[in-house]
Amino acid sequence: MLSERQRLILNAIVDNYIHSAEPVGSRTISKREDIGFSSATIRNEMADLEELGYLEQPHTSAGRVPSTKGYRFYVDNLIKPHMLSDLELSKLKQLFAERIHHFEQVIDYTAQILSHVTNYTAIVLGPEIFEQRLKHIQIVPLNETQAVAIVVTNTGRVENKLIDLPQGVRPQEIEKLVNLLNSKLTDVPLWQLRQRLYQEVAGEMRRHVEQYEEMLQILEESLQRQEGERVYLRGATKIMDQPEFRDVDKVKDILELLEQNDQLVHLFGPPTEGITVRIGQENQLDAMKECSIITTSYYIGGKPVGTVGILGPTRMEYSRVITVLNYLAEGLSRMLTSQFEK
Amino acid sequence: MLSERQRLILNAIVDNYIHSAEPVGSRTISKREDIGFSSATIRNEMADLEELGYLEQPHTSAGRVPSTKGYRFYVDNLIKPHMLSDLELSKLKQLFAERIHHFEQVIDYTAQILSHVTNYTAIVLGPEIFEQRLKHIQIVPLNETQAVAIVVTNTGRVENKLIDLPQGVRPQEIEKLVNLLNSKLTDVPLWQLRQRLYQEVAGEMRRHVEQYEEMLQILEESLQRQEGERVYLRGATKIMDQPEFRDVDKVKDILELLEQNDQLVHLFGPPTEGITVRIGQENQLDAMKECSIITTSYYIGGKPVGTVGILGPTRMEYSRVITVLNYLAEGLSRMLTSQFEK
DNA sequence: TGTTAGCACTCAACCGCATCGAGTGCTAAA
DNA sequence: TTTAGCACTCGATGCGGTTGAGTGCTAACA
Repeated sequence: MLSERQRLILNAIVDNYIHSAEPVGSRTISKREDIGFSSATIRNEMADLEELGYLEQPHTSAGRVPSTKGYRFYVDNLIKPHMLSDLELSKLKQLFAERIHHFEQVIDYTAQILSHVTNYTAIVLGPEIFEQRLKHIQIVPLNETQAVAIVVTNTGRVENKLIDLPQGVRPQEIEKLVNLLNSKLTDVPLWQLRQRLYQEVAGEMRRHVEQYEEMLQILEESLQRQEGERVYLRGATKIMDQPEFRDVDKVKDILELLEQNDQLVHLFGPPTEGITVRIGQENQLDAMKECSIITTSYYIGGKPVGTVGILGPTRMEYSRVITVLNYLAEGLSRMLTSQFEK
Repeated sequence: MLSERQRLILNAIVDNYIHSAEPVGSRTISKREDIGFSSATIRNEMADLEELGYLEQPHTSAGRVPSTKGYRFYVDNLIKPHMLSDLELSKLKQLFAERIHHFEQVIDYTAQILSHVTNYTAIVLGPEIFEQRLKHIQIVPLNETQAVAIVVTNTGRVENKLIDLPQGVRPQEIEKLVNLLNSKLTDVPLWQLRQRLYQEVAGEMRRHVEQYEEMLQILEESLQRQEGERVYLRGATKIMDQPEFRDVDKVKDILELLEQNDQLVHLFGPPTEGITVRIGQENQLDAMKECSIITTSYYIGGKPVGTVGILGPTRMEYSRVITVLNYLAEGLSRMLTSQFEK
C-alpha cells in the first residue's frame, strides 16, 4: 500500500507528465505548490515508487515516467474530478442544440464533437442491433430476377440487401408474403427474427406462398446479414499532435488498425456500465501498447444501445476525458431516448 | 520542343527516380543499357532540361529530380504501357470472381482491391445519384409523430430519412399517399423527383390527401436530402510507406484532408472520359502539392456512374497505376452493367 | 561540331569529440 | 526523518574534419 506522501508524489508526477510529455525530475516536483518536500526527499520516494513498479526511467540520468501500473493507480485512486470549461461546455451543447432526425447522423455528429472537444480520436459504436425491434419489412422487385429486401427498426434504422428471386415468381406472391411477414413479425427483436421466422411464419407460408422453399431460404439469408454495430470514427489524425507519436512507423501501426472496423469492435470489449479505462498494454493489441482507451455506454430508455470512446496516448488527460464522456453519454442518452424510444 | 535525346534522358531520370526516390546523377543514367552517352554529355543535357523547367536540383551537389512539368511531359509523351504481372492480375480478378450483390459492398471491395494491388491509397466515388431512377418509395410510421421515408433506386440503392409526421395523420392516409407516389413517380430519374412531385403529384394529392400542405413539404424535404456521391476510401495509410512522407506533419496534412469526404469530391473534379492525371501543384489543394491523383470513370450500360482513383506521391508508378485503373474500371463497368442495368 | 575525359569545386551526410546540464544516488549533517 | 551537498551518468547539442556523390567547366578528341 502506498503512503499518503507516495500518492501525493505519484499524482504530481502523472499530472506533470500528462501536460509536459517530458520525464519529470525531482526538482520539478519539489517546486510544486502542493508539495512541501525537498528534491532529495522526492528522489528517495521516486526510487521506491520505481521499485514498486509505478514509475519507469527512460535512462539513468533522466526523470521518471509513469508505468502502466502507475497510470492505473492514478486513474483508480488519485484522479480529481475535472470541471468542464465554458468552452468545452458550449461545444458539447452544440450537439444537443442541433435537431437532427437521422440516427446515423446523430451518432456521426457525436463522434465529431467528441473529437473536437477532447482533441483525441473519437470512436462511437452503435447501435447494438439486438436491442432493436422490427418495425417493417419490405421487398421491392427491381426486375425479373432481383429485389431489395428492406428492414426498418423501431429506432428508424434501415438495413437493406439485394436478393435473387426464384425463377418466375409473381409480384402478387411477393406482396402476399410481405403482408404475412409484417403481420407476424412486427415488434420482434431483431435477434429473434430468424427463429420466429421458422416458428410462426414458415407453416403459414407453406400453405399460402408458391416457391415456399426458395423464398424461405432467401429470407433467412437476408435477415442473417444484419451487420452488428457500425463504427463511427472521427479525428483519427489527432494522434499525430502528440509528441510521442512524431514517428511515422508508430502512427502507421495505429492508423492501420483504425482502418479495420472489425478490429475496433474488439478494442472496445463488451459494453459495461459506467466508464471503462484501458491503459497501454492492458489492451491486447500490440499496436495499442502506447495508447489508452476510455469508453462508456449510451442508452435508449435505460437499455444500452452503443458505446462511445476516446483513443489517446497513455499520457492522456484522463480526468478531463472522463468528465466529457460522462456528460456527453448522459446527454446523448437523454436525447436519443426522447427521440427514439418506442 | 525536346530533342530525341532529351526525351530519352528525361524518361530515364523519371523512371529511375520513381523507383529509387533518390535524386539521380549523371553517372547513374549513363550506365543504363538504353543510354549510350557518357556522364558528361548527360550532365550537359540535364543542365538544359533544368533550364527548361523539367528538372530540379535539391541542392548544388545533388542529382536531379523531376519537376511537376517534368512529370507532366513524362505522363503525356514518354510513358510506356505496363504489362500487368500475374500477381496483379490474380488479385484484380478476385474482385470479378466474387459474386457480391450489394452495390455498396462491390464498390467498397473495389477500393480495397485497388489499394492492395497498387500499394497506394484508393478512392472510389459513386454512384452518381442523378443517373439513378426511382424504383420504389415507402413511408413507414414508427409512432404517432415519426416515420421513415425510404427511397429505392433501380441500382438497388436504398436511401432513408427520418421525418416528422403532421399531427393526427392517419395510417390510411399515408398508405394512400405512398400508392399515389409509386404510381406516378416510378422510373423517374432522382434529380427530376422534386420537379415531378409538383408537376404530377401535387394536384392529385390536394384532392385525395388530408393535410396536403404539410405532407408535401415533408416529402420535398426528404427527397431533397439525397446525398450526392458516397466516398469509399481504402489504404489511406499506404502513403506512409513512401520515403518522402516519413514526416508526420506532411502525412497529417494529407490524412486530415482525406478525413473530410466533401474535400475528396473536390479533389477528383468532374468525371471525364478515360484516364485523368493530376500531378503535384496541378491539384488546387495545398496539402496535395506533393501528391498525384489518377482517376477514371466507371459505367453502367454506357453511362458514367462514378469515379475510381488512386492517390500517391508525385513519384508514383504512373504507367502501372494507369494500366491497373483501366483494367479495373473496365471490368467493374462490365460487372455492374450485367448486374444492375435495368 | 558534338562528345568525352579530367579536374576543381560544392555540399549534405556522417563521424568523432568535447561540452553542457538535467537528473540521479549516496552520504553526512541537521 | 529530512535535506544539503557532491560526484556521477548520459542524452542532447554543437563543432570541425572527412567523405563521397555529384556538379560545371575546360580542353582534348573523333
